[in-house]
Amino acid sequence: MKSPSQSRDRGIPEATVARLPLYLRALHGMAERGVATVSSEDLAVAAGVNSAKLRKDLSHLGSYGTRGVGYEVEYLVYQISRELGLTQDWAVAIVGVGNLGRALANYGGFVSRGFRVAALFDADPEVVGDTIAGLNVEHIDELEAVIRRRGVSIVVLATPAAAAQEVCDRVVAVGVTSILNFAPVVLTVPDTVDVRKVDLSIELQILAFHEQRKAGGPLMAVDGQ
Amino acid sequence: MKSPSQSRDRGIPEATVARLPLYLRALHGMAERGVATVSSEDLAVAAGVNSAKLRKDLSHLGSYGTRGVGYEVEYLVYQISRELGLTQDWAVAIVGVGNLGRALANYGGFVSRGFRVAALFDADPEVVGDTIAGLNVEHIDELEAVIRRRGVSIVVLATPAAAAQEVCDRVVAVGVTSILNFAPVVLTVPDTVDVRKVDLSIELQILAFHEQRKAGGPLMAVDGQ
DNA sequence: CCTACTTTGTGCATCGGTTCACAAAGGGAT
DNA sequence: ATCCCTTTGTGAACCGATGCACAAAGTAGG
Repeated sequence: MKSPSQSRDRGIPEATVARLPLYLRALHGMAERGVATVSSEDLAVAAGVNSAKLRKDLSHLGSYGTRGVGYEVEYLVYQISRELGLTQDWAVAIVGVGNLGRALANYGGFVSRGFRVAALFDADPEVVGDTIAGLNVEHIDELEAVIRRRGVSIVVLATPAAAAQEVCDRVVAVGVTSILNFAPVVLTVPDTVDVRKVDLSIELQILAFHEQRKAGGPLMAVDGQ
Repeated sequence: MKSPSQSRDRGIPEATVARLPLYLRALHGMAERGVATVSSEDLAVAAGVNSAKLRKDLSHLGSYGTRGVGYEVEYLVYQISRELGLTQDWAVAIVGVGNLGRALANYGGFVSRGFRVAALFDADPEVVGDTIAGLNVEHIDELEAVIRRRGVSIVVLATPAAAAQEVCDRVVAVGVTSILNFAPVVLTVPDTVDVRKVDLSIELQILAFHEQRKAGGPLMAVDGQ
C-alpha cells in the first residue's frame, strides 16, 4: 500500500520506463479508433507484452485503473505522457546531416511526441546552408551558440565515428545532459549525462547469431576449430 | 522445430550475445592500431563495460585467453565473428526506400560486417527503378521472387507503419526468419521467426524521462494534479 | 627448480525483473 | 443490499544477469 499523494515513487524501474513508450503508442492507436476503455489484457496484446507485466508497470505510476473495468484510454495516455515528460516541448538538435541525419530530421515519429527538431549542424561547407525538413543546416562552429539560444536539451549524434567524441564533449560543455548516439563509438561522458546508443549493425549481428543457430541447428555443432 | 531443452545446453545468454558485437568493434579498432594482445581490463574499458562481465561473457564461448597475458586480438576477433555467424555472407533486403531506407542502404556499418544489401524494394512507382547505393530499387511485387533468387535471409523493414505487417507476412511466407523492424508497430509472427525492433522515437522518450527528472527534481513535484 | 607477479575463469552472493496466482475492489443485476 | 462476474494491483516465488573476490594458471626472473 503506497501513498500516491506523496508525489510519485522516484524509482520507476528502468525496464518499465523502456516500455512506457510502447504502451503509449498502443494507446494512441486505440484513442484514434475511438476506444474509451481498455483492459490490461487487451492493451498488453496491442503492445506485445504479457498482461501481468503491463499491470505491474502501470502500478509504478499509480493506481489509474478501475477493477472490473480496465483503464480509461485518454486518462492513461495523459498519465504516461506526463510521466515520460512528453507534456512539455523538447528542443532537439541533430549533429551530422549525412544520410542518417537527414532521415532523422525528416522522421515523423519525433514531432508527433513532443519533440521538435530545433537545429541541424554539419561540418561540411557543402551542406551548410541547405534546407532539410524546413530547417537551415548550420555550421558546426555555431554549435554552442545555437544550442544555448534555442534551449536545446537533447542532442542526437549522427556524425562519423571519428567526430562523435569531440562533438559530445562540446555539447556536454554547454550543459546538454541527454544524448542519443548513432555513431559506433563508446562515448566518455560525466555520469550526470545520459547517453543512449543505437547501433544499427549491432541489431543485424544479433539477428545473424540467431539465424545461424536456426539454419545450422545440430549440424552446426561440428565446429570447424 | 527446435527443442528448447536441446538448444539450451549450447545456449549463450541473450545479454552476452547483445554485447559480443560491442567487443568485436573494440577489437577491430585495436587490430587496426596493431595491438597484438589485450587484457580483459583494457578491452572492457574500450567496450564500455565492466571487466568481470567481459570475462564471463567470453567464457561462454570457450577459454580463449591466456592467464597472466590476456587475449590475442586477432584470434578473439575470429572466435567472436564465428560465434556471431559473421564469417559467412548474409544477404539483406531492405523494404521501403524512404528517408530511412535510403540511409540504411548507404550505411557503411552493414557492409563491413559480412552483411550485403542484396535488394531494395518499394511500392511507389516513382522510386522503383532508381539506383540507390549502387542497387536498383525493385517493385514490391517482385518481393518473393527476388528474395528467393538472391538467397536473402534477413529483411529490414523501413516501410510506413501501415504496410509493415503485410510485408512481414509475405517475407515470412517465403521463409525469411530474421526481421529487423523500423516501423512503429508490433509485428505478429510465428515464433520460429526472430524480430528485432528499433524505434527511434522510443529512445528519445526514454531520454526525455530522465531529462525531466534531472531538470525538475523536487521542483517538478508541483504538478497540475 | 622456486618465488613473485599478472590475469584469466568462475563460484557465489546479490539484484533487478518477470511471472504466477489470488485477494481486493469495482460494476451490474436482481 | 446481496450475489456474481470481471479485472486490477500486488505478494511472493522464480529466473537470469551482475559483480565481487579468489583460486588456478600462466609468465618472468633468479
